Amino acid sequence: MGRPPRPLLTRSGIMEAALALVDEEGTEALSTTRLAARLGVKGPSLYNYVSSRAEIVDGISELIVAEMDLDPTIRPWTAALDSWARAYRATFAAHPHMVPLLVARPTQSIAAFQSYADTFAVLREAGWPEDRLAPIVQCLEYFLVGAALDFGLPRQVQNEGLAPDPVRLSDLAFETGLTILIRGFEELLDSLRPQPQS
Amino acid sequence: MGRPPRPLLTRSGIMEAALALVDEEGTEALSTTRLAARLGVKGPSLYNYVSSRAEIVDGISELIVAEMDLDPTIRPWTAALDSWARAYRATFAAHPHMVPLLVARPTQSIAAFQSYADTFAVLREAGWPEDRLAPIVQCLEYFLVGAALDFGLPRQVQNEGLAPDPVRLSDLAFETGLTILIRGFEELLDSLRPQPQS
DNA sequence: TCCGTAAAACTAGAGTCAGTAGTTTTAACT
DNA sequence: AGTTAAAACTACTGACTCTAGTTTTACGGA
Repeated sequence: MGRPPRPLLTRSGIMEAALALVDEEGTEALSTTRLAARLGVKGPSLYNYVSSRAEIVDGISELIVAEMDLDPTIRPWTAALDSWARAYRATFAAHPHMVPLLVARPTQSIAAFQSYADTFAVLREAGWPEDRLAPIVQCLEYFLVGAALDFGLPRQVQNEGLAPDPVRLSDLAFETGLTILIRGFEELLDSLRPQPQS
Repeated sequence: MGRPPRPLLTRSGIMEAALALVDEEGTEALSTTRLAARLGVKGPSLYNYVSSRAEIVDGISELIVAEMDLDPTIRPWTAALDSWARAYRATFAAHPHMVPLLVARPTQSIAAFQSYADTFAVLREAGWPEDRLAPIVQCLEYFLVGAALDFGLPRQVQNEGLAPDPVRLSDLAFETGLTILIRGFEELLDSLRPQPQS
């Protein structure tokens, strides 16, 4: 076949096709062979643009992180966290097949760093002490990662009628937890504030 | 080689070796070939005892779930949840390589079911209404799953000095979240109680 | 315009993996 | 003693990731 007039592939095109493939057919379908086929190309050609399959997975992760539209201007900080949490959940929900891959390791992209920096800034501005920023954000993220995985209760628990239908349960659990966490953060911040002398 | 005087393998022996293999060398090392080698046997022999690699993963999960020592007699319910959460975290921490596999899908073992049933019973006894049991437990589990993965903040965030050292951060985030959640549950239960007429 | 370089696809194949089929040896039961 | 079936094996298939080396051809410079 030789070199084509214009390259058939681009790095970003590969990542986008990979994401589409996983969304449509699940992680098992993400093989270099099948991805290449979808791009009208043979497997090894991909290696002109990426150096390993893992790099493709990372690329997909970055695409998804970039998809979260975060508004760094939201105030107060409780609303900012609430909005961040919902964007996080919605984005993961849009790519359910990818969630296990996403949570297997933190995404090291610039975008991810930026969104942490923004969140930290909002908290700092609200009077949170420096050494509490990371724990608070990490703690909320624990909850969000779990919610994204939506680790269901065992089927038997549901069969026993002990749980409502799965979707409703997920929503309830998410709303319950998010409310409690943010409310708890508020109280924690209050308790850290210098006591006004009465 | 033929049939040996006594079987070289047992189902449980396979599961235990598989867990040891993953603990020592990570999930990538869990191949039928390498597992068999560790057991002094050739790959296909395993299929006399299990029907697929996935079944081995399930077997490992069950081993780990069985390892969580839960005390169903702890009261009050807040202490029961606290103890459950710590056991959950400690068990996962003992098998870090397995966590991604564990959380990829709920474990459907009898033991897991039993522990949910116990937890539900404690909550019920404390006056929680039936339709809140699953959401509460699920919500706490979201947090625990996230904490088990310990999805770290991006390296860059740590490099910027925005976070304390990783271990300390994980502990802080866990303690913060667990305290807030359980305290939040308490308040929620209070708010659900029939108002005493003043 | 011609030529050299290197881009960008390819083919071929090594090495690993999960799993299947069928074989061999031998234990255990009748 | 003879039959059955257990429990290991060998050999193989098809899929996978990735490497090496090949082919064709676009592009830039003389």
